[in-house]
Amino acid sequence: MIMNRGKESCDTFCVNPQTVERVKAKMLSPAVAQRLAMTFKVLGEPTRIKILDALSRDELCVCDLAALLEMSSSAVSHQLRVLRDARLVKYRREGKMAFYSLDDAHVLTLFEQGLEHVGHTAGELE
Amino acid sequence: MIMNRGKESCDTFCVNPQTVERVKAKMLSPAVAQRLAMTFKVLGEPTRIKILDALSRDELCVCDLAALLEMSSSAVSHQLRVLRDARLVKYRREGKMAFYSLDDAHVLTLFEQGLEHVGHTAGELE
DNA sequence: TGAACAATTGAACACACATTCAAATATCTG
DNA sequence: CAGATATTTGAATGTGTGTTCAATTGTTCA
Repeated sequence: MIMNRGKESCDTFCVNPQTVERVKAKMLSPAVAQRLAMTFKVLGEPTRIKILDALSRDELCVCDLAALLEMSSSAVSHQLRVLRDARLVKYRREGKMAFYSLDDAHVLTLFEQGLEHVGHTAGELE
Repeated sequence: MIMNRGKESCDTFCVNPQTVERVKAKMLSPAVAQRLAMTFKVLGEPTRIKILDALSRDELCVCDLAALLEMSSSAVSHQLRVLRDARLVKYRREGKMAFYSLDDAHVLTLFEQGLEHVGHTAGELE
């Protein structure tokens, strides 16, 4: 009598439809959730965190960043492109060189909040 | 005369050693950068964003989350494990069911800051 | 103009990871 | 205990992506 939709028989028994509808009505739109995740994903790589951290201290050229992170300038440049596309850094050309700096002040606030969470879980690993 | 270390001849010419040293001294330790990136990486998937968004409205069981996101409970459970490992959600068992909720209030602040950045770049895509 | 150099780019490779599928675990009920 | 159900788990698969390598662009300077 009760039809199983797909293979999730769970749907028809344990789900509380009222709760689901109520919560669904309040949630972020899928598009916004997608873009929020995209933003965090850009911040979710150690190399990019280090680049942003460095740029929060000073404007730097690609070469300095490469020296600082002990990576090839090619690798750094690829990551700078990702950060540029995400509007997290901007740059200024001076002759052959390109000087990068932070584009968005929110990044620093995100860093601080993220660090608070890291601190919150710090005692447990290692 | 000037030796190329590896293939990055750039090192020996355009790098400003003073700037590099000064910035390096102020930067986050690699370990902290790593953990900060790990935190953001966990937030960098649409499914996990949706789960956290839902849990910010109400405590929910796996089945309700699966119904809400229109995903299998298996997929949801796998993501809940990631969120648990990151100490972002906690759960409470009641009989067969497991009720999940947010573990860390910082998450909501991170959401808000992330949304501000999304808003900051909103006009450009689409 | 041609050599040197900073930076970017594209392709290739290796690795990480989200979802699926199948099976296992744990709890409630008859 | 046996069957039903909620959740978890492990392996397999397909996709996404960070780095490397090689080539290119654009600039400076002789």
